[in-house]
Amino acid sequence: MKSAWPEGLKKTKTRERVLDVLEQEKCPLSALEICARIGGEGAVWPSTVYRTLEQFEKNGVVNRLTVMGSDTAVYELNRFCHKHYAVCMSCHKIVPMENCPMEAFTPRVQDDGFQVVGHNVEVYGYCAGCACNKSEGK
Amino acid sequence: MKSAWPEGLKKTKTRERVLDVLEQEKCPLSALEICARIGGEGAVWPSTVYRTLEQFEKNGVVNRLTVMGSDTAVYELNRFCHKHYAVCMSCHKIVPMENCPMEAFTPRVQDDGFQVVGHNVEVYGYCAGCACNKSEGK
DNA sequence: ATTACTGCAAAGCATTTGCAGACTG
DNA sequence: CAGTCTGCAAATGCTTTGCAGTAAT
Repeated sequence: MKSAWPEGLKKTKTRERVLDVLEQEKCPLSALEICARIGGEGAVWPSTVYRTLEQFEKNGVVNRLTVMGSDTAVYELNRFCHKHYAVCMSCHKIVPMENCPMEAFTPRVQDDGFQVVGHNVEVYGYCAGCACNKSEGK
Repeated sequence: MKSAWPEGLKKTKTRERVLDVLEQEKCPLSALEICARIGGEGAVWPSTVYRTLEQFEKNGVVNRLTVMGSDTAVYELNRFCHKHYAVCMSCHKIVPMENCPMEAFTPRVQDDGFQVVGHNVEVYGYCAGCACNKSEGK
């Protein structure tokens, strides 16, 4: 199922490829990773990918996030479903979470009048593979 | 109240100043901001601040975090109390939250065997000042 | 034909690394 | 004194910007 093409943006080969990559991936990717996945024959330049992602973000097609333990921005297709991730501190794998702690929670902010628009939750720890290696190592 | 000096680290003027700055501040600062606050007379070099913060982090004296909407790492003194922040999307102010949604919540991760070690919650929106300006603007 | 998009090069920042001299324990 | 830190310079890596040619509407 294809996402609707964002209004006002020209449909070009590069942009379609970027969107394809994100559509196939269920975990967020960095701009350079997207670049690499397209790679090969019709190489695409990082600057173009960054500009494309910037446009896509403005149009709500993708979300830009930065997860713990890395300062590289990653992008995911906006699937219009509420989602959070667990990040492996060892291999940096990003695994989707199935539930959200904010469903039944009202944040209390130390600044009267702060208008809460959204939230971002990240869980960190060790993924199955890495947790396993660690315990073997004993 | 001073934090205990981390074991194994030499006590130098620079490190004490970095710690002072963090002790006085209740919101996280970037390495360069810390640098600037020390500034003036006995200037300190960014590389040194980064190295200092790295050591402090390893020793659990500070926490390094990256909040939404900025890819610059910020550091806060580890006050050993569980804390989360609200980030203003307009002025990037960081305001502490008073409660935590994870207290009564068990994350369900789509990877059997993922060992959860900790979490990171961020709320975003508009701080009192910015929310106010926005509505005046109408 | 306009206007937006892309390749490409070069600049911008935050952050890291290397090294010799300075300082701490 | 030995080992650790620091000033400083230079390198790195992600990301942004500028510009002229190319493609989309």
